[in-house]
Amino acid sequence: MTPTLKDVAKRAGVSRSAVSRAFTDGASVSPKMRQKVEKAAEELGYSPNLLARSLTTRRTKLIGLVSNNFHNPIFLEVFDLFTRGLQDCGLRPLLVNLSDETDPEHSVQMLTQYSVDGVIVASSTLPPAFSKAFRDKGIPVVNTFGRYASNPDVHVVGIDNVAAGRAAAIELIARGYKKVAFLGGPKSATSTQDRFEGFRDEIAKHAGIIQTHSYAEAYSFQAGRAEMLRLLKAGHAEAYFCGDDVLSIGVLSAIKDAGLSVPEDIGIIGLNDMEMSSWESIALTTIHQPIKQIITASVALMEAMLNDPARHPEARLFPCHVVERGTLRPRP
Amino acid sequence: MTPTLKDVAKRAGVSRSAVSRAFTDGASVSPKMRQKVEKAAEELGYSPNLLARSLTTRRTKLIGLVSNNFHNPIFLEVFDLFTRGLQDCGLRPLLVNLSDETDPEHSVQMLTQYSVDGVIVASSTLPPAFSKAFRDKGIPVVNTFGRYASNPDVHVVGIDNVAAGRAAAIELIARGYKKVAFLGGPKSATSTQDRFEGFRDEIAKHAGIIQTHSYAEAYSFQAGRAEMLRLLKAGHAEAYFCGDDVLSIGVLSAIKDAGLSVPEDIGIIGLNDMEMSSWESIALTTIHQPIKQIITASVALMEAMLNDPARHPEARLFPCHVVERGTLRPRP
DNA sequence: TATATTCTTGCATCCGGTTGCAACACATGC
DNA sequence: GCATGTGTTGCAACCGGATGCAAGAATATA
Repeated sequence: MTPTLKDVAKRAGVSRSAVSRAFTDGASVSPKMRQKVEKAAEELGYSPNLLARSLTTRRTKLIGLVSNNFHNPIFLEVFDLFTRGLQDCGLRPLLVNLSDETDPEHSVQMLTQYSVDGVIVASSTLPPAFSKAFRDKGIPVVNTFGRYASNPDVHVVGIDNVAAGRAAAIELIARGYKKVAFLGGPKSATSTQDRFEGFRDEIAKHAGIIQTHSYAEAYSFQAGRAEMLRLLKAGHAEAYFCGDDVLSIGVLSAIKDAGLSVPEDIGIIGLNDMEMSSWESIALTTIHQPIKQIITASVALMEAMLNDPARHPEARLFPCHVVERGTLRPRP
Repeated sequence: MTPTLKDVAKRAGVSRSAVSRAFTDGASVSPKMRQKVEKAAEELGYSPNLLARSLTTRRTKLIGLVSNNFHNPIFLEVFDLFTRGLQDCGLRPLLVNLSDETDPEHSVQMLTQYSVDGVIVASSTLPPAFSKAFRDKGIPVVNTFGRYASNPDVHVVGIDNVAAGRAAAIELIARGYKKVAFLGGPKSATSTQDRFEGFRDEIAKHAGIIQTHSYAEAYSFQAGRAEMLRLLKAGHAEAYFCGDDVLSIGVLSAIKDAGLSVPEDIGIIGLNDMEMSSWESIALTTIHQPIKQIITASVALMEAMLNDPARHPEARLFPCHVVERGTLRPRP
């Protein structure tokens, strides 16, 4: 059995409170007492039970890390950065996979039962209601990859998806494409909607350019591939702005299968700049999303909220830029 | 403030124990009482605090999910399957990223402080000492992707890496390669050592075949690419058994860069069969590792251990098979 | 209807900690 | 030497909930 406070107190010949204080920084303990307690604790291999402690301190240091995106390789990087970032602050991620969950209530209840100090919703496809549900229960929330709002319900960290859509449009126009298309991720995702909005509006500003759009069912290779195969039969555009890199890679695969080549027959620009997009066999031209900064900011924001839960929600957006590789034709 | 047992008791006009029993299945409660309590709980939005409960039940339903592999895309699938599998059993994964951790003690202490019911070590590169450290503290452990032993210290679930190495050797020989090589993952990983052992021994059985070997620094694209670039300068073999798929993809990239082609100039066989290996632009011939079965078994084993902590550790291995795509030349 | 059983219920205590409060020890100032 | 102030310490109560025990209620048995 793991030793408890009581065991240490007995061994050191002091009261339980003394032991508790020795392990609480900022508490009033004499150096002599601290030493006595630490010796006994050391001998017994004692360390305080954080869950019991949380009962009175009301702090578990547990953070719900909620996502529904386990098929997009960029999320491995996201999980890596989040776990390290949280660990460095002494916080612990309780991972929640919401892949087939449609009702926020269940997750809210579950995370409430574990008394998490806060929740990070890392997803651009979950409806905003998910994040809001946590906040409504009084749990600090950061929605990473969420939608921008000037006065958001919860903290949002990510990129300006509308601006990213515009940037893609500008890039395609600069290459002289006259027949362009948006091939988005899930239609219901706010990221898809915003990227489309920026793209559509920017294209519309330029006369003589035809634009169309359609959606893949998920941000995944297979979904991108399936949608592109459909488009290739139905009649395709000269260049596509794809909702995301993994989608783009699926699209590239479909194009290659159809015997066409990129960028000669069709141009592709993605979004994310995940590690694999730079692999030579892929060499995707894409819009870089500064994942690392986004996650660092998310963790910092979460930490700030733990100290000041009443903090006013804000949206923090990071700039993106185009990374040129080999899937768009050169500028004329 | 979230409502507590006491609040519900007061509202329902019953004792605290009655409320507690109403939420404990198997407890002695009359239907009338249960209904009364449930009504009050419903009105207040009460659900029991699992951490407080764990104090007396000694069950948190928390499982430490420990890994150090956040750069291999197959681990996204691993996390997906683990989180879903655990969730389905009412268990919760506490994710621990051990990427730069070298001392098991720190993680052991941390997970002990959170009173996890068990730990899943999902890694083939962490030394066995990590898993053993948990067991030594009395925490049930499953080492997924661990090393086979007839009498292991902890439960092990995975594949027979020695057999996988042999299978790769047999495949290369069947294709008529005369000068083959093993390009392993990190030398210290048990998976690397075992795969090499099987490969080396099998090749040695066949006269007239030259074999060499070397190691990449990690199971990652960049590490595979770097090692292959080195080999291409130093003089290369006809075919390589690479320690893993992501490594193989890095290797393919290096080969392509050098102006050589696969499988015409060099043959490659990987191991894992991750989703991406089947993408048309990659089309890697590889050895399939049944991830889904491995993880399902790992979760089942963990569940079994929670009911019987004294259960004798066993190794459960799943068979692998070669998946032919386009990176080995045809059989003669 | 009286008695023996089985169910329910509440009380009190405990799980492993924290913390307000009062008592005590000690060093200081006069 | 005494009053005073600061720093430590232990006591007891509490965090949210589980559970052994005994008393009371409901049911079965005679």
